Amino acid sequence: MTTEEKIVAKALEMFNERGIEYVGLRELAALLGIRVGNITYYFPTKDDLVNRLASDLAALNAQLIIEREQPTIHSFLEQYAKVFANHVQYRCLLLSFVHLIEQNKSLSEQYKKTEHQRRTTIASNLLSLQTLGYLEQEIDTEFLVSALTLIGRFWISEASVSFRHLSPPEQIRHYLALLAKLLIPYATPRGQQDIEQFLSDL
Amino acid sequence: MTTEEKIVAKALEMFNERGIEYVGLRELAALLGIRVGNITYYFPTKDDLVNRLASDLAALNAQLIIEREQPTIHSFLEQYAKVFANHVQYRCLLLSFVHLIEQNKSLSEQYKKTEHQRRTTIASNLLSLQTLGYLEQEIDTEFLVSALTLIGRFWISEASVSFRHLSPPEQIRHYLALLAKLLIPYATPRGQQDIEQFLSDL
DNA sequence: GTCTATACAAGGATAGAC
DNA sequence: GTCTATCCTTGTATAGAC
Repeated sequence: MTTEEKIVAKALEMFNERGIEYVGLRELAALLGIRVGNITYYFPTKDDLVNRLASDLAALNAQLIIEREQPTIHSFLEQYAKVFANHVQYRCLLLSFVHLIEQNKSLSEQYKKTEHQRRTTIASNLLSLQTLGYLEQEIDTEFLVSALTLIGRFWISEASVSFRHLSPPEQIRHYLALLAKLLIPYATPRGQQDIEQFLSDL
Repeated sequence: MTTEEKIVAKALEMFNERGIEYVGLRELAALLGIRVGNITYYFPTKDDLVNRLASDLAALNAQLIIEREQPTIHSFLEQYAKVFANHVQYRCLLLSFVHLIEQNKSLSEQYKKTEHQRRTTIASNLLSLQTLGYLEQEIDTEFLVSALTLIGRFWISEASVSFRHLSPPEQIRHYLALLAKLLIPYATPRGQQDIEQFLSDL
């Protein structure tokens, strides 16, 4: 493990534990047995370190967004399960999401680039689910995309204030169930069966 | 206007504009034409100042939660419209919600006290709407409370990253519409008419 | 290229003079 | 009630050792 990798790993660990804003570079260096200047050699500013974590998470999620040819509601929700697992691994980023986007120029540009693509990917998935007979024809796609986006982005924030006593897997189950139940009214009988199956697998 | 009131007013203004964590006491004092020590006379720590803003917001919202005898879906959503307007006025608190709860002992205790009551109030409102024939009988109350909570708490965070170009009233309309549409599948025909009315009033 | 030592500006907090 | 002076910590920048 190189020094750089050690820094990234320890930073992620500490940021997740106590929050990005509340872990100082001196503390991080002390835990690693190195000097602050050594961190700034690899990451000139703290933002650069955070950006590294952000691009690591983006890379993980990018692997998942490979569109399937034949999605089912079950596989659609399974995708979210994997995304949520990544979110837990990098929860510090999600918990500081708003501030990071507002204060970190590099991150906000990265966000602008991927955000549109993310929304259209969800929309096209919903369309596929319609044509494949899992979702009703007259659904309000715009509404569902907005709801899925908000829940997908802030579920972990909500969990950290309302369900701090639950383990991460339990938190994930709770919010995956929320997503699944959200879709029920718009699913065809076949789609509803799919959702029931997903819920009982949780 | 007393010095204390001036401090509170200016702090809210600046915190909303740039974020609580990014406005220093020295800058605040300079804008008020006073010295830092004068702020700490009224508010010994920055957290005390934030707590004051939080209790001001809580007081505003408490006025709204007075349960109505005969709620309609329309009046239920109107309640949310007022809450959302308060959120905009105190948006700095909502945007830092997670960190405040995790780092500020006084706030997290205040939260614990009111949170349970908030959830039961929503649940009892939904129950009233059921018995009054606005919502179907077999709804999943737990699901709706969770969804309403998450949206109600983080709509402004989502708006500040996704709809920064919209004015606050437009942002409010967008997320009120989201709430309204969320309820449609669980509403009786009479309730749906109520929702349609609300949406066209927006 | 890798790492250390040190300095600096800005943040919140505190004690005490007036 | 107001302000000055001081302390400690933070992120950042720089000079230089190996």
